[in-house]
Amino acid sequence: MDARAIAEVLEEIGQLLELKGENPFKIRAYQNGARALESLDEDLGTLIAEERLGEVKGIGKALVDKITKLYQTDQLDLYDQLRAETPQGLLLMLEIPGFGPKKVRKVHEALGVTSIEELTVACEDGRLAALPGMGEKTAQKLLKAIEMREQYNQRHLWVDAAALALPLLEQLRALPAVQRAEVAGSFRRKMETVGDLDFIAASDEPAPIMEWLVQHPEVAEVTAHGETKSSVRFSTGLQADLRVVPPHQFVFALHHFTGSKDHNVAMRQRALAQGLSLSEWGLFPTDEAEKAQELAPRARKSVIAAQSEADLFEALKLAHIPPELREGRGEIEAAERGELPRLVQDADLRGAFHNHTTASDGRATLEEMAAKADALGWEYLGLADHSKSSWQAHGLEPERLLAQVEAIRELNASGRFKVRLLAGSEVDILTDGALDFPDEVLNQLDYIVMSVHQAMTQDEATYNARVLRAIRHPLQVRKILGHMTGRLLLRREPSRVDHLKVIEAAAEEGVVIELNANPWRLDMDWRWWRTAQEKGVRCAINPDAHNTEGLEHVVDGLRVARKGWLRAETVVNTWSVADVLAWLGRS
DNA sequence: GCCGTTTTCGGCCCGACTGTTTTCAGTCG
Repeated sequence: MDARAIAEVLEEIGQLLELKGENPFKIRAYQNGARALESLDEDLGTLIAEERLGEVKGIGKALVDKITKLYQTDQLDLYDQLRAETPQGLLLMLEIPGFGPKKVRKVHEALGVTSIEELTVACEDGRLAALPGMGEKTAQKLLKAIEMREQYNQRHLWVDAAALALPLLEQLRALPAVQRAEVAGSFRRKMETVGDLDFIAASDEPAPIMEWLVQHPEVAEVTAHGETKSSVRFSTGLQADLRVVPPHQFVFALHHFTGSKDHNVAMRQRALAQGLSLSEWGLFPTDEAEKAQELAPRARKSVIAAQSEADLFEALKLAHIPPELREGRGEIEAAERGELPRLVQDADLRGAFHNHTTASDGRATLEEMAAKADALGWEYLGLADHSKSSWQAHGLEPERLLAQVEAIRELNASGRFKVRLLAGSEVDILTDGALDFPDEVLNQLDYIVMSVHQAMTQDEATYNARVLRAIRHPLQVRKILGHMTGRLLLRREPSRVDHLKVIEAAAEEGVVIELNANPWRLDMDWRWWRTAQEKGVRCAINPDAHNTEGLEHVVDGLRVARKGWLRAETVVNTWSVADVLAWLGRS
């Protein structure tokens, strides 16, 4: 069982223990263990073999034993036992919003309910409402939540969330009562998908702001409406919370609700080590904590009057940590040592290498793409149309490819466009790892992007060997590995691949790994870029544009590149045209 | 079950909101 699968088991054990009413801190330990496994940047097998798994934060002696057992035998007695005594339907019930472990347990024990179907019946015939602590409203809410369950639990692409969030934020900021406002949460951390939106507004007058949201024409349903906090759902299924805080607490609330949870835990621990207590309300001396309890949170005065998050970080002797990095993956330690990377920015981008034209499945001609690149002020534009095996995308035969190379060279010579055009190909990595063109064809190009487009569901060993063979394939031209896993966020699972092995091979062979900027892809995943960068792998943020507007998607890739700790110098397409041509051996 | 600059026991974030309650439990973030 690999690290990811074991993390899922630990997560499920946590839920099963919740349903049993176990010690909540024990439950959290399993959940923390699962997260620690997911964000492991070393091979689990190596950690186990070298007996270093226990050094990972959040994994203690008991979890080392359990994880090792699962890794070696795919089996764990505790897990089997818990599953045997808990009906599977109870786990599904936990997915119903507003229905947590205590209530699930209650309906199971009192009514013998073991599935969502039985729960529906119990809601309809009045048995649920008759339980102590529940009532008719609970039953009605539950029925609605069951009906809408799939939609409620859906996540949304960051770009889709942005299309709703950014105009709303503008409107919110324009309200007379609002002094400052931001979208916090995973949206602000630039996660690839977003579950809901967290708006924070600074104001001494919350009532009209609450009214603005619950009355908003795009709101489909109001799920909570309090004095300082309301929750709504939009017609797309996206949910939003809006919290209004006093202006002097805004920065603390913004930081708190930006998270992530792991980041906040680490920040609070750091504050405690300095005799301070950090919360969404402010930063308070620990020894005054009791006195502060007597005051309403909103009335408490923080030890610092933070105007910006930089002030907050400074108070804890830290460099400012950009929201993208706040995932509890070592950013605080890096900030303490002054070793946070200077992250790549929009303005650093000077071109891109993976774009299509009408020659394969693009909708714009070579000239139209060149004109758009000029308009964007790019110094170079790489064309990489599909190779012949991608027949569904009108992949090019060698003759057509070489004709395109000729056309590109002529266009460069003509001086019609400022941008320097580069002749590449998105060449298929065939099922056995061979490339879709003979070497003598590939060697006439400026570079190639190698991508998997068929047989994406191969088992990990086969897929890995296939990708590694392509990486090691000797050629005279530079190679970029395209969309490594082929995932489509929320639609298609990533191919099973050993990221670490691929990264190490790419480092050895000098192969650049692509960060495909298509908002559905964002592949390779941001979680692996820090490791890749440390191992010396370079990144190409590629829009994979199929029309002229597609070139602008490069900023979607840049967003997650920052999340992956990437510095400009790591990203090949921030280099000047002279440096790129020298790197390609074309100067 | 994890953790340790209060260190091997005793903490582990806590406030807003809802729906049921008559002072609070459960859920969520």
